[in-house]
Formats: sequence, C-alpha cells, structure tokens
Amino acid sequence: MKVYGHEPDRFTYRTLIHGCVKSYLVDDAIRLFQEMEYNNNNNIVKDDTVVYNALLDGLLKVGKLTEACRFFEKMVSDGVRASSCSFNILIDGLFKNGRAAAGFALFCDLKKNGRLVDAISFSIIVSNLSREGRVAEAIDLVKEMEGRGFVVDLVTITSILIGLHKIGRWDMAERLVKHVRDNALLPNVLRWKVDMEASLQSPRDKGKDYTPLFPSVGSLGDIMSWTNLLSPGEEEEDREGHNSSDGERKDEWSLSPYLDRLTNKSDPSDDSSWMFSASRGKRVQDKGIKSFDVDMVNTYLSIFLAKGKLSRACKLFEIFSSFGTDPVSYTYNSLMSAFIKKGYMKEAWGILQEIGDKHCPADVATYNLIIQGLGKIGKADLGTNVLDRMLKKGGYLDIVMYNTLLHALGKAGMMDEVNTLFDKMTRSGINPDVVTYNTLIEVHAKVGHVKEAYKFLRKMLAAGCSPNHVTDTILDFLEKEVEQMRLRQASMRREEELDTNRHP
DNA sequence: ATAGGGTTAG
Repeated sequence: MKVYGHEPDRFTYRTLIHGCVKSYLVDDAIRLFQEMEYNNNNNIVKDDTVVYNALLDGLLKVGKLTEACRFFEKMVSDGVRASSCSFNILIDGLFKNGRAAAGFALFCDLKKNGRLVDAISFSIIVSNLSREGRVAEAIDLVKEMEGRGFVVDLVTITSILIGLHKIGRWDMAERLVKHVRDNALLPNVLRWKVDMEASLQSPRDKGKDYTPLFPSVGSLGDIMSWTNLLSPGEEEEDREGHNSSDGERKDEWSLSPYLDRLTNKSDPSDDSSWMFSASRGKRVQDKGIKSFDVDMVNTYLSIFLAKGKLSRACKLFEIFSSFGTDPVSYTYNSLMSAFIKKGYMKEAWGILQEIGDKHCPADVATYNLIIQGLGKIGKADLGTNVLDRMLKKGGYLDIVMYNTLLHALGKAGMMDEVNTLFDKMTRSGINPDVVTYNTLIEVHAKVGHVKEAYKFLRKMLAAGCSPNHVTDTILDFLEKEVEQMRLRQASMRREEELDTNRHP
C-alpha cells in the first residue's frame, strides 16, 4: 500500500490493530498504534475509543496488567472518552489477571455513579464470581440486576449453571428462578434439562453405549495428515514428492499462502481448505431463541462430560443431531475433549474425521485438543509440528495452547523443549499466567529438577502472579521430592564413606 | 469496530 503511495488512514490502522490483537500479536498492535499516533501528530483526532479499547483488551488478554493500566491512564490523559465497554474490558481483565478485589471495587464505584455499568458489566462479575465458586454472591447480583431492570441473558445464566455444577449444588438453581422473573429464558433452560434427562433415561436405551457414534476409520497415526487440512483426495498430492514443488511455487511476494490456495483451487464451491476459524464467542444477546438449542447442548455437554458421562453425552449429541441442527465446532470440541481425557483416542480420532468430512472449521480449541491427545499417546514431540502447521493455516497461539503444549512436553520429559517453548511464549509477548507457572513447576518437579522448579516459583512471585490451591498441591509434592533427594544424597555419601573405609 | 459463558494446570 505504502509503496504505491497510499497512506494508511485511521480505518486501515483500526483494522490492522484489531487483527493483531485477536491473533495475540499485541506487540505488533502497539507498534501500529504508535505509528498511527506519529502520522497523526499534527492532525489530532483522538476520539477513537474503539481502537484504544481493542488495545486495552489485547494487553489484558496476554496478561500485561501493568502495561494495560498505563495504557488506560494514557487514554484518559489523551482525552479519549472511556465507554462502558472500556470499563468492562478493564474489570474483566482485572479479574482474569488475579486482581479480583480491584475488579470488584471498580465495578462498585461505577455502579455508585450510575452511568457506565450495563448488563455486560454485571455478567462479567457474575461469571468471575461463579468461576471462583462464589455462586451465592453471583446469584445475589442477578437479583440486583433484575431490580435495576437489566436483562439476565443466556450467557449470564450459563456462567452460573456451570458454577453450580462445579460446587455440586444444582438445588440452588431454584433460588435463581426466584430472582429471574418476567423472563421465559431460565425456566426454558431448566425445563430443557429435565426433558433431556428424561429422554436420556428412557428405559429402552438404558445401558446402550453410544460411544460408537464416532467410528474411527484409518489409523491414529494419520493425525498428522489431518493437520495438513487436506481432504483425502488432495492428500496424495501434497505428500513427500510434491513438497519440493510446494517450495518452488512459493511466491516471495505473496501476502497470504492461504489466499493463494483459495485462488489456486479449481472448484470455488469446495471450501474444504477453509479450515481454520478464528472466531469464537459470538454475541448471544441479539441472536434470540434460534441459537438456543445449540448453546444449551454445548452447556449441558460440558456438564455431562465433566462428570465423565461419556455415553450420555454422545446420546445427547445424537438426539440433538436428529433435530437437524448442525453442530458447531464447539460441540465437537467438547466431545473430543472428553474422549481424549478418558484416553479413548480412536473415538476422538473419529470426531476429527467427522469434523473434516463436514467441513466444519477447526478452531484454536480443536488444535489444542489435538496436542492434548498427542501428549496422551506419548507423541508430545509432534505437538510442535501441529503448532507450526496451525500457524501456517492462519491460526494463532493463545495462552491455553501454550499451557497445553508445555504440559504435554513436560509429561513426556522433554525439558529442553519445555524451556524453549516457554522462552518463545514470553518473547512472543504473552505473559505466563497461574496455569503456566503451575504447569512449569509441576513438570520440573516430576522429573526431579528441583532447582528449576523453584526458579519458576520465584519467577511467578516476582511477576506478581498469586499462587492458588493448585500451586499448594504442587508445592507439597515438590517438598517431598526435595526431602527424597536429601535422603538419596545422604545414603550415597554413606556408601562412599563405607567404600573408602573398605579400600583405604 | 471494541466487552461477558462452554478449551489449559494439582
């Protein structure tokens, strides 16, 4: 663009910054922002709240809390008006970065002033309280929401239901019903659950195993060819021999190998090469009742699967599919996740194939599951290949992805790769979170690298990342490991002494 | 064009 003499305008920058933030390339986003500021210096139009918001969100999503706060101050001093969206980003970011008290305080302040709080603000607090197991407080907030005339929507309800499931208190759902009045949504959700459970328990189907719903064709080793994201016909072309031509074909001036592939395809209606989806959550508010079923199925699938009720989850999937609704990738991801956790690798592979067959786009969570699965079957080393492939397909690496791969590599004892990946992660501008540190401490402790384990504990504290209950469990293990090492060393020394005594 | 649920660690 620049070469041809077109100066990027604020919409160009807005689009680029948005893209970088969503791909977790926050450092690039900041660079673009600064370039935009510089170009704009004599012609200050700094009322662009949306761009500031996108960057603020990006900084918080990669865990750069102090930079985010500094940026927010800059936003204020630049005279850019913060919207309710800005504050919602900030509140959620504070919670997600381990500053729950600060997030809550900010919310309360805004509430006192009246303006700038909306249904989303409430939903953010409700969701974060539920995640922390503080469901009773979350339900109180729902009551307050209703009182102030805000709509309690499906996202808010789902957060609470999942929180209730985690603490095992489904009975509290009744309390929720009392507060959410004048709304058919919650009664529908609960009735949906009752109906579903009734049909799942119908006597004729009892005891039937529904896991064969996803028969696996071919061998598990084919997983690597799937990650090529090619349909079986094309697969042959891209094998070994043709790879060199792939190299030749590579156009140094090409902006996007992905676009090239689309244009090279003979049949434009075949969109099987479009396999990576960056979109995740979509707005629920305005989708209305139409998306109700798929959202509910996804919620209850997660709940069943968390309880390990695999066969029931598959039955639910079957009933749901027979309604003629197309499952979205999240539905498949939930099922796959459960299969993989239980070690049913063949069934998980079957799902992967079904996703491929239906041309349902794979998202970052799907790739995450593949890496989890590879770790389970002792092929964590292939995980890095999968990452490379995904990046080539226009995917991005989020923190969950890094955490999963760190765990898989660590479990395989590949400590060099663990440390390399951790460096890569921090260099790419993503700050480690509590899961990252817990994982690093744990995997190093498990292979007896006590010093390294403590190094990461110190790093964690220095970074201002508060340990949680999982950290406690891991540290207990680490202490035992230290104790055992001392014993081993002591006995070794004793043997040496005995040895020198025997052969003076 | 920006914000909230359903993926990751003991």
